[in-house]
Amino acid sequence: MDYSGVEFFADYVIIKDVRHFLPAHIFECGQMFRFSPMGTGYEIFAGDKRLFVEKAGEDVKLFPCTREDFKGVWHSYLDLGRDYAAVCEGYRGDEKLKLGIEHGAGVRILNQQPFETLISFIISANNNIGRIKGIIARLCQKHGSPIEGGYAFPTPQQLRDVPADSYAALGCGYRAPYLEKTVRAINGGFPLDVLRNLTYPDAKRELLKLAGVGPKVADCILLFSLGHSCAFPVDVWMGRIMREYMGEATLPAIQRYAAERFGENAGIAQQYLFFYARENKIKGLSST
DNA sequence: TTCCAGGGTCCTA
DNA sequence: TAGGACCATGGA
Repeated sequence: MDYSGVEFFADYVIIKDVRHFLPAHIFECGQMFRFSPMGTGYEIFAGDKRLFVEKAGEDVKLFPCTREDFKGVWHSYLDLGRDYAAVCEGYRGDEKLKLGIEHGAGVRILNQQPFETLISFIISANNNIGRIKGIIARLCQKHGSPIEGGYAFPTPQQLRDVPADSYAALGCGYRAPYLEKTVRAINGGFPLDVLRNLTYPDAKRELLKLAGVGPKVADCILLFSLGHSCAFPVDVWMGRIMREYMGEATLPAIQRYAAERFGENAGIAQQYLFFYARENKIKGLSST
């Protein structure tokens, strides 16, 4: 692993001259929901970890963060091993992507914990980011372990006996029974982490067996936590922008088109296009 | 009051 | 297999 440009201190880390790294775009783009603007940076929670992330000039400061935390957790979580300049270079010539890269400069695809991502995106269905954040915060407070400054995301074991009514009381609405069923499946041995090693189609096929997981949620889980950077989640915003490329089209047609046009890093292209769509408030021909 | 949100499930044709 | 109704909730 290349840690050149990284300076380690007792309880913080400085990454020198980081390109393609803007905390606001990384944390507020709808790929994770446990973040708060804090001073000149962001406070984030991931699993049972808490981190402050600050951009100072071209440098990034992470704290509290030991050398072991950085190498064991945050380097991967923040996708610091990927050359985003090279990825963007591959998309030269696409006008919408070019604008998306301008609007969404500095966004990165996080490598989150699969269980947290699974539960979070079941909650995200037909929901808005503000409400999703609130529901997840209440879920952590009620069922997660207290940690410095907040609460850890609940483990599958901590949610083992939580009934649907309890999720509903947190504001999950009709998604509550999906959460109960899916937590039961995970505790029953569903091999969530193994999906990282399957092909994208096989991993997606397995995820679709879980309650509350449809094509879009499955792609979010695959992209944001299982290393399948070809996954191309199509939500209402992406549906709108892809219809600008293709005209009216079905979901399978959109995904085939995206795979051919954007290739193995279609998920990263998707994130830039998501920025483009939201920044330009693109209105859809239809929203499904 | 109505629309909308990083949709999924279930029923019907 | 495709299409559409229905599903909680709260902010705009």
